[in-house]
Amino acid sequence: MNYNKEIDKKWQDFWESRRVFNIDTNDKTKLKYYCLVMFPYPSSELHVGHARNYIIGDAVARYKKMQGFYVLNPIGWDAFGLPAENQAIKHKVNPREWTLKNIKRITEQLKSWGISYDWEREVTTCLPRYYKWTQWLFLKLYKKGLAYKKEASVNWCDSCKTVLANELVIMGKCERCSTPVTQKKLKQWFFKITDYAQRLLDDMKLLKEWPERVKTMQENWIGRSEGVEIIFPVAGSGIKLQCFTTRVDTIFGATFLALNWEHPLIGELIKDAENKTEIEVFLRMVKAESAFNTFADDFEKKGIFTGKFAVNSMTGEKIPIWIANYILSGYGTGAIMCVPAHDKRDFEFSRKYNLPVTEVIKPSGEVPGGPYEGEGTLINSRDFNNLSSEEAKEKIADYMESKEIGKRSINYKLRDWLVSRQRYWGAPIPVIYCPECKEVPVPYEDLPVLLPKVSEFLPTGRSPLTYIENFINTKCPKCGRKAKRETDTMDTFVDSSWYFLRYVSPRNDESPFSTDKVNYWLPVDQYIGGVEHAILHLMYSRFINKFLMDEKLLQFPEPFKRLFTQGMIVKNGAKMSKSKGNVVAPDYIIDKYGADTMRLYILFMGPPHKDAEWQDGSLLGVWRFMQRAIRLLDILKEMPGSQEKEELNESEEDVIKKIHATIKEVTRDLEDSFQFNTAISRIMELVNKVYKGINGGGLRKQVIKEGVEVVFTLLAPFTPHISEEVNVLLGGVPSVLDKKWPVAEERYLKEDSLEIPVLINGRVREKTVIGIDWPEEKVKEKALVLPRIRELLGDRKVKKIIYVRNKIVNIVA
RNA sequence: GGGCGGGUGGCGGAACAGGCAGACGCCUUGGACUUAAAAUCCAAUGUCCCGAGAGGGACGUGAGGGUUCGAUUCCCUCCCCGCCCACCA
Repeated sequence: MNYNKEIDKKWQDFWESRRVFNIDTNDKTKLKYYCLVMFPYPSSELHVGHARNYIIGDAVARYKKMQGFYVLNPIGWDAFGLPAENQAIKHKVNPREWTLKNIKRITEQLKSWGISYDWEREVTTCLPRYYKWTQWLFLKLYKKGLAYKKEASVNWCDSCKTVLANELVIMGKCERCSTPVTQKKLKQWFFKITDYAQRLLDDMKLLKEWPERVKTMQENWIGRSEGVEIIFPVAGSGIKLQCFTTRVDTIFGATFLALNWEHPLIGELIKDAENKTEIEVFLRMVKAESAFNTFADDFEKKGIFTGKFAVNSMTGEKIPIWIANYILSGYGTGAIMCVPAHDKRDFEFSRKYNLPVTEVIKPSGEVPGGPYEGEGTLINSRDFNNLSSEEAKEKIADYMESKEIGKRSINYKLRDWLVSRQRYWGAPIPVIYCPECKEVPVPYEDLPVLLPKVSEFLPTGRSPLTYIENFINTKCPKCGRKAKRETDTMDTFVDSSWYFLRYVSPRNDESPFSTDKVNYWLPVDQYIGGVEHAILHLMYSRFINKFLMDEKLLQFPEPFKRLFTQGMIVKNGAKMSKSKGNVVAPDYIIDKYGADTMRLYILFMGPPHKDAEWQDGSLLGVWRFMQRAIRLLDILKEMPGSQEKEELNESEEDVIKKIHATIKEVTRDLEDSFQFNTAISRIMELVNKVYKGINGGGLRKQVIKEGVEVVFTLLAPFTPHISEEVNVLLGGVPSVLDKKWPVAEERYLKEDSLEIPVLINGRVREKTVIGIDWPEEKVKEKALVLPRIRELLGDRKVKKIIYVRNKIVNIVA
């Protein structure tokens, strides 16, 4: 027999016509398993780099199905977003048609790889049936005050003509097109994810089966820090400045304050300043530079004195107030107390502007050069001298709270989620503006707010929707007067923050998901995707999940129980991309070697959580292995003799033992972690062993048959097509997935003797065969009388013999 | 600057719990089959040294040190590579 693409086709048709992967009912007596891969963005056809994600997911889903689980393995499309719109601008194609065309193509691809999706549950975020519920989600958040509009200085990409969320600004540049980002004030919609900051942090302890790395990234992103917000009255005015610090123990070393250029009190501070004009020039300059300068490596700290002084309430001293370009506006209060003796940045600034430096922390050990930023013992701190930093933080905070000159406070780096996009290809934000009633949410019964057809896609900085008269002009749902629609659309991360809930009831038009089904299937047992989504997508999904739980629409605090982040497939050391010309297209491979070869190679190429280099030669090796395994069937067919069970000879027993050892190890590799690579190599070893047995001449039909059967059953999650074919050829009933996953029999796992190395002073010198679990003395005796050992020992005195049971003998001489 | 990974043959990578380093695959070489080639099968394949040969020896998991009878694995110091975050007070 030969493996070829006809076999692929045959079984793909079989699965589809028998609806093998379609799950109709919730048989609650069966254990469920929800296997989810991050759904693709349909921007172009898939290459082998993309394939890894889906193939890993499929191997897991099929394996779990063979384990007897009731497996949900769905797929869908993250179909809104910029690339479709950019295509529209560049090539004048309709984003919807372009997207749907890509979906069609990728669907073909996934089907040709034999991925076991339940296609009847397909979800597409750009279709009204889906985005109706994205809009519903917006309204739910709105009603709870968690979706709000505010004017904000936002990141603006002049090339994409759009607002960018902070997380899409990389080193001051647009993530997509690398244009330097500038600042612009606009009224924008936000989701109040900051309300959930603490819970997102606390519940991380529930995510025991997430990679540590991802959890750390999220923790850093939330960025909780505890400290004190100190009040600094401004001398000679009624103004009070608030400064957040995590190092209140250094308060006696605060020699100046620094404000961000957008600090709301600047106007009042400088209104009668002598150098007011100079300051205003400085403010304008800093503002202009702010967008990208702060990210430059050679960023230069700059500042200007406001002419005003603040009172340090701990000392009564007056310290100058500066405006500085290195102070962040969005974090804390936008004003800080500066302690140049114990903060590198403040130190740098104090050097430049000749500001005083007072040491207040004495390090316990040696002092390296520069400002000391660690903790230590307080000096020059009046009543608090000689306290440790740790004690001082508490005592000073207590003191400040009692005198009402400061209070304990917690700050997070996490900001609210900006969801507005001045773009066409997204879900319209369901809000109407009425001259009388102001901001009015679209009533639930009027959803969806349909995205109208648009023919012109001019990147003007306004959504193309602003030009569609019959979209904008509507009636106020409250008073019925003429009103206008919101023209912003939602960030695509909103679409993807809940799609995994939609899969349980994709055709439910009454609600986003059926509660009983969602509580049965969720949380997702295994989520698989790239690390690039470690922060945003996963954080947003967790947030939305928690919100929906608060709304009593579901009963689990976390959506994804277990997370696996796979590594990239690279070629010539680089990520595959069209521009680099190193893309490996799957079609050719499938055509020539079949889907199973590609699947098996992708799983074999290395540990799936690590990056792996695509090598054509190794693909051929996998192909050879498959052919070799298949050839066993021909050997079997041509072999004389019956398949009756008979007493096993020695070589046969060897093979049987190997079969059971392989079952055990492969199962362990799949169960503990996703060690497909080692699982496959063990199956290869088994095939090699069977060949050795055949060439040795001692193997009869029944043993070979058992070997082949086990090989292809164990391979079934990886090479489903050929495994189905072999199963039938061996007299089985399809589908092979209904076959029980093999279980190793204990009696074949036991050996009664084994060879162990004999070492002298830690070096292997000889090997010897011992009985399993022989008493220690017996083994030692045997080792010492071995001729070679005696020869090597010579006259030397044996000091000690170490025996590790069934492992090793080491003679120390 | 901070955080997280990682460094093992010519290559991709194994080694569960401190116990035979290099499984499995690729590449390469030799042999068989063949008119020939491909395919297939068999065998060799970490480096260096001794030996005609069978065989034997030394070295070897980024570098150096430590613990141990024994270290890729544990501890300390350092170097290099990758990714993520980055003036968060």
